[in-house]
Amino acid sequence: MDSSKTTITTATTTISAATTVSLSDSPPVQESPFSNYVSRLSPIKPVKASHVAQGLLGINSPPLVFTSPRTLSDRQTNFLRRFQCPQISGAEISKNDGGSKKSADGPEDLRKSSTYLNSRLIVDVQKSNNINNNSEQDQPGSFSGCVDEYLSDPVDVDCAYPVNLVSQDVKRSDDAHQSSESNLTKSKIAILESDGIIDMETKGDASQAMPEQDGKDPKEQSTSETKKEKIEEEGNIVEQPSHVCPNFVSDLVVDHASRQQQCNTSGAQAAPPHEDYGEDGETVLHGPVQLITHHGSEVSQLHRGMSRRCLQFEEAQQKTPMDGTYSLDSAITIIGSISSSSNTELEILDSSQVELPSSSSKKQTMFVSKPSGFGLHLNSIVNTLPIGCSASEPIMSHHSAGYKISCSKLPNLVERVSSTAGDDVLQTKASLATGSAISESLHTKETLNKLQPPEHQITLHNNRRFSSEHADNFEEFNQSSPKKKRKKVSSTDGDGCKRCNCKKTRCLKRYCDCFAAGIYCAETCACQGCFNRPEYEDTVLEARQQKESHNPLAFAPKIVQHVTEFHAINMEDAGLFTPSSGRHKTGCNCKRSMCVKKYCECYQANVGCSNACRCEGCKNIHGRKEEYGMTGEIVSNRANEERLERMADNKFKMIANNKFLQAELYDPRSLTPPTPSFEYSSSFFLAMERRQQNPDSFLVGMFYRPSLIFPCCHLMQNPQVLLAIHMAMTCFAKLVKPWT
DNA sequence: GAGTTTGAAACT
DNA sequence: CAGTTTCAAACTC
Repeated sequence: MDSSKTTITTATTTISAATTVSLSDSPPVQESPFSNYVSRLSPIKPVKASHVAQGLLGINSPPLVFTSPRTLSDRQTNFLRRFQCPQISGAEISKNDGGSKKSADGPEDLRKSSTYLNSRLIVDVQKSNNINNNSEQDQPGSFSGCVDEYLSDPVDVDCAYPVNLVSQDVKRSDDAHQSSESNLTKSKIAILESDGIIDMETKGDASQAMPEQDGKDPKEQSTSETKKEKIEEEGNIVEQPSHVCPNFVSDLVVDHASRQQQCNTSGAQAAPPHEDYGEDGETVLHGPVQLITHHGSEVSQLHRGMSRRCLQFEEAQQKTPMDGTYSLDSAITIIGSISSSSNTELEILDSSQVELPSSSSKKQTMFVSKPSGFGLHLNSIVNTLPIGCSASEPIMSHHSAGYKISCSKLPNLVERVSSTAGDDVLQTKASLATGSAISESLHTKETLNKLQPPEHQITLHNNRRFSSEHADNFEEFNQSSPKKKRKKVSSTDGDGCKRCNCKKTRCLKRYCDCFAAGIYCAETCACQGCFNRPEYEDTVLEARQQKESHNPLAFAPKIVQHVTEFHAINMEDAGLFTPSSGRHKTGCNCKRSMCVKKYCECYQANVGCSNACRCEGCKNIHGRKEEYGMTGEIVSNRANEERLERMADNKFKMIANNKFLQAELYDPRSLTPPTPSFEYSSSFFLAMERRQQNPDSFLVGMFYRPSLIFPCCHLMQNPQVLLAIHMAMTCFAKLVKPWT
């Protein structure tokens, strides 16, 4: 007897040393008469008693068990984030000298924090070490204090100055989303680099051309032309047209655009890719972006027949209060090249996602972009696709300022902005899907172009000259015989590009869709006396500035993605981001069309009406005005319910895993025999015990998962019933107390 | 293709 | 800010 007692005591002491000393002083639970009684009732073996010491603490400290699910989620996210760190290639790190240097200056507390979390979440010491190392690599930059940096995303790296931007991105290790983005970005860059796509050495030349452009007279085309040719001579660039139809721009483009805008806003570190443009308005992007995106096949061929002139509003933007904005062209260029240069890069990017250790949907989340307030101009929405097609098309958008989208096929140009601080959810499968679509579209365009006569097969190399000459001819033609020119039946031509039909405004007012969309009028436009042409660039810029002086948001996107938390979670998971989830920023004012015709801007953009609308008799099929608020409320309630359910599930799983109940059962402070009449099972007994320990947590447990506590009473789902039972049990415990 | 309707943009 | 006018797209015939 003594020997066994000693053995038990030793075992208890040993385990307690590893966990807690709280039980070491306690008498062996096996010695308790009540324990013996319980052992006959419950299959739970007392030998685990010592093992539940931690759980015991949890019992007495309910908050440890019912901690905020967000905290858990964050930790898990952090774990996932760290886990994917190895995707960062060594080459990338080595190249990121600046970032590495900054790493030493990185916030030490962040590293410590992440290390702590990792060590807690990862049992494997080796893994933990790796992750910690990665986490250090993950934070090579120093915190600059610029808020905008938090908004940049992987795209920044691609589009502008990878080194700096990576450094910026990786600073945000405490932000799971953005860290994931940066990881992906780095992975992406690493892939690109390893594939020989990026010539890091060359980017210096390209980037140097950019600051020189600042403040330059737009007319000084020769300089930019020389620069462009210089870069081309280096053999890395195939000239890229700026006028990629928005048809081929995906959500990914949106991200690029927004990130570009954000990184540009962030300051000197993120010098924007620069654009030159020829006399015909053709935009030439300087910088690493071009080097990245023009890898592979001749992008120029991909855009034959798609030529459409775009405006260069960058300088205009610099003069306006809307600082820090610049063109979307680079983003378009990226996408165009990614998708056009053999799809390889896109596939690589896709595969990089697959490597992420999370689920499919989560993988997509890693590409989630920061809702950042970018979007599209409604006037750039050209509904040329059939409704049925457009409804299913991925969302696309471009940034408000400095944008240059020339034509559009997708009507679903949606700006996504965060309605809450937590709306860190965006592009998901649609992005990649659209990327593929872009690829296909570009190849289709290429094919079509090859079918055209040679004189129309405009390579980008000679596109500028052609466009300039053609513009002159067109101008003569346009002014000499405007009636002939007018061939308008539809506002869009065959390829989906927008064309206007202005007669009086000279295409210098926002009545003109081309002008409003920030593009030059095309030869296919039927406008008369058009000034919205590259040769009248100053006039165009002046007109634009005038509009913006009256209304800085005159050229801002009109459609915003109203992302509620529910949408962010559920719609992302389901890949259900649709244009209908967006809303018109200022709303429509329809009186007679009932928002079911394209007179209505909401309907035209395939978005529902909202409270911002002043429409009458709204019957918008994408969402009626009256339904807007109600739907949001319902959705919010449902989201809350589901969240609570998930939280309860997680907590009870924790309880089960930690032997929470066993600990409670063998807590010597709660040795309470059950009343035979209530002795449904050991679970009931446990429930009684828990009630004794913490009535509140008991009630909460009943509320969330009564079946766990009352396995024989699965029907007790009514909180009122549960509350009544709880009260009855409380009274019972006070009055009867058969065990005291 | 001409004319009408419509609502945003521009103007006062 | 509100009312009016202008404008061009959308629509109808």
